[in-house]
Amino acid sequence: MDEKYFPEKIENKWQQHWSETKAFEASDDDPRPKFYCLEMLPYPSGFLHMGHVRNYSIGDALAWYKRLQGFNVLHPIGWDSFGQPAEQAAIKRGVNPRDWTEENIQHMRGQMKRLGISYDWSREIAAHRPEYYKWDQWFFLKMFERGLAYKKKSPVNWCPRESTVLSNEQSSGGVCWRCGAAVEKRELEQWFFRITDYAEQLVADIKQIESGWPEKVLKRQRDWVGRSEGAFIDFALKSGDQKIRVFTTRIDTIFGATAIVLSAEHPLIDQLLEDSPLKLQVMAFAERVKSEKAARGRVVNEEEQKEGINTGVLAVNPFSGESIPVWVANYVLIEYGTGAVMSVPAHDERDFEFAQKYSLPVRRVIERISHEQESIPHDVSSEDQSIAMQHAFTDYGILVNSGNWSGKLSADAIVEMAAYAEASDFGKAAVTYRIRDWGISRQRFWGAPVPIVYCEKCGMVPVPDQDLPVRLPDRAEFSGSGESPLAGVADFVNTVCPECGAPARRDTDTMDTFVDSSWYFFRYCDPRNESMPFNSDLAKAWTPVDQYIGGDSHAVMHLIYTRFWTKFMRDLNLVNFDEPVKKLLTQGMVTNRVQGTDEWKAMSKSLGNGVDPDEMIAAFGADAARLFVLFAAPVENELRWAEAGIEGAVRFLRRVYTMVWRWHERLSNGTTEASSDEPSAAARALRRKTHQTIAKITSDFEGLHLNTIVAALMELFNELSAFEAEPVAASTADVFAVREALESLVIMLAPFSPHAAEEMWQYLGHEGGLLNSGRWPQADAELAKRDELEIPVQVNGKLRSRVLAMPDVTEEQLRIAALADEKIRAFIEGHQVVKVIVVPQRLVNVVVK
RNA sequence: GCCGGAGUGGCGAAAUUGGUAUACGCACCAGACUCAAAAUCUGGCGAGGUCAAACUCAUGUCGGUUCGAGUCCGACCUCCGGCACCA
Repeated sequence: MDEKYFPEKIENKWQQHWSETKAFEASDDDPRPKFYCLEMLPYPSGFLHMGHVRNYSIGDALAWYKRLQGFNVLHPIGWDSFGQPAEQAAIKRGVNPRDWTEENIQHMRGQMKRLGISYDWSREIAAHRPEYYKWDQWFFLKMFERGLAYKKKSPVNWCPRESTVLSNEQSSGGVCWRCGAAVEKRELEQWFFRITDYAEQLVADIKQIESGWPEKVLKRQRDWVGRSEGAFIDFALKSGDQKIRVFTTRIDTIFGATAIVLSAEHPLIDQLLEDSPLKLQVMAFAERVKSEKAARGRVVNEEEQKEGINTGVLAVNPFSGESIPVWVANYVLIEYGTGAVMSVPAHDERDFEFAQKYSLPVRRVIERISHEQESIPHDVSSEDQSIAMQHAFTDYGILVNSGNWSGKLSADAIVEMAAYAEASDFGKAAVTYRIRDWGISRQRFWGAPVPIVYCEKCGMVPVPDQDLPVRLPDRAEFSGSGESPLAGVADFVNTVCPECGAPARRDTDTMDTFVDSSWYFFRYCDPRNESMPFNSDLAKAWTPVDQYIGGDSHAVMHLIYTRFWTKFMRDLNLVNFDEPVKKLLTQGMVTNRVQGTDEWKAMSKSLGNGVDPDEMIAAFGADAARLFVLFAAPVENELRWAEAGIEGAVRFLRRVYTMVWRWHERLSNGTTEASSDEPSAAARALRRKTHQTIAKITSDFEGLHLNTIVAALMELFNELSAFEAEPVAASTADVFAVREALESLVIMLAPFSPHAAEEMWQYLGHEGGLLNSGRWPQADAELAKRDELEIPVQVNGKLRSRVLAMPDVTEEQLRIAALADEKIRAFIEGHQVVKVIVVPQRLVNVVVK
């Protein structure tokens, strides 16, 4: 043992010890209750950043806590190692993506070990290795078998900078999620996963996880799935037998429909206009809107005007029998609902704006329910209505000018009118979803190849299971042209048809890397399985994940895909539950000041405000870096980097360490049990603080309030320092109080600064390390009780004095004591005491006037 | 525009869910040690007021409920995030 605290020496020593003793390897046959603690697996960019450090420090604190409590903890790590940066490195610098990736993994693994994160390295996985992506392909084929993977030509999101397709989730807001380039639309033949088949479950099952997931993530998922209840309604054309189907959530407003508006991409436009003199004009308009949308990746921007054109065709409102014009406009989405809407200017902002521009009639059919007004609103002449309206009235209300339906409440009319439409065979109640199928084809080299072969005779043929994996070739030309680099590798492309043996070609696209990360944490349960993605008994034993920790940037990508994937695996009988993750923590960003400015932004190379974890470890030690990161802010808050703060963490560790040094000889031989000596008042106070601290920290761990745990550890340490400073006779009872406090402190410090905790634990006379000999301390409620209370006394709600009382003091005694208090008497003199409020154990408030 | 979340010392933040506001740390100030500095240790640290107290004010703003409000209710302001013509 050294008198001084040398973090580097201690950290090397214990990292080696943990590795040699396989301290963190989880056993599948451990009878103790399991706890699966998971952090989002990193992309191997080459370097850990402080965001990773924060993520893993949080996870490790929880993993240590659960281990010390006696759980069988699974705490694995792996690499999300397919993807864009490796390919960019190949294009720019001519390196081999595989070598580049493997080198990065090696370096980052070293960094994680230097941080001393307690991972079970025996379960490490990497997505780019054939033994892993084989199972991506296996899952693809299972989806294909069940019709959940399908290929179609469709407009897809195209990132022009990266020359590849993006999923809807990855092009949210019309920009590429990775590079920020404006996304274009392209018509391409693409693979999709039918996530829409699970749309209802993705919404409904939220109730299974809502207690454990942050509300903001659930909200985003609900919005993303976009469930909405409404009705389909068919508007027949005035002439001919065509019908236009619209979707509406406000069938109660249908008497106010003054037009039908089609998306420019609506497939019916062509037929509607067959004999129309306006055909050329309308078609030209539709083409222009389409090309504008393709350039922009979405329909009109908010600043831009809605534009439309009247087709001259009339449609009949099936409720009112009225004929209304059919328009084509740029603001109707083809992707949602039916690509056609009924335009109700009086009750929809967008339709109102459109109607203003083109002078379409505004017909009010819903009135506000007024509380002052007893009578039901009456139908009024249509002239009166349009004058009055400045904005659309979008609330629910009471129907007017709606034939037989007038006088009904919106909520009732919505149900009854849909039923009527269904009975009359021109519509039905329906639920639509905003979410669309997950496009997974990528024109990339560095991903899992789609296991499909194209044969002239047999068509599209799945690769048989026994031929998996379809291996990536060792090299390819990276032209950046937009076509998959695999298309240029003849050895890869040319194959034989698995069915007829004739020459055939492979699919040359690879899968979205979010496929890899949708199921990786199941693989940790059985990482070397060669015949299945994982053994389902092992998966059932370890999963669902008890606590998942990561950034909230994946709220609608990874976290929705993995929920979908789990439901699919459930349908394959691989798992027996609906939801993969019980509790989710979304940690805040680590930010740093951008040099020369007042702005705090996420650390990044390009901004030059990054902090290198290795430098922090070298300067302060991993224990101090981790302690600081967890102490500086609540885990879900932004964390602003402050080097002075980490120095404070070192100071604290050093002080604890030297205190252990001062006591270790006296403590390492003897006093292992509370002695029968009468402890001094100071010793009783120390024990009280110890047990209060244990109770507080244990409860704070359940809510992951890690910052207040560190504060509580510091308070306990301060109490120990104060005890040391007192001139106390070192009776065995007093020494025991110190032992109890110090040992508790050291054990509870382990989740934050495990190396230092191990070292100190050893100095305190324990062999074999914390995991073998240390147990999370138990709070004794009796010892934690105060033996004297200081009760604040208020007069009219203002603090005026304090009285001392025994814990078992009665309300009446407190009342008397408060009124007898000298200061209080001065305040009530000359006033009349109206009443005295006594909160047992807490406070007295004297009300006077 | 719509939907969330948040506003507490110079700073990061606490506050057992309506009961002593500012725990813990950082920074700062003073003292001890030192020839000196650093490190370390001790003390101080919301604002006003005072030799010191007493006392007054203070949790974004304004109102309300209550014996009592950082916490509950209403209106507003500011900041941060998400979504953005989803019918």
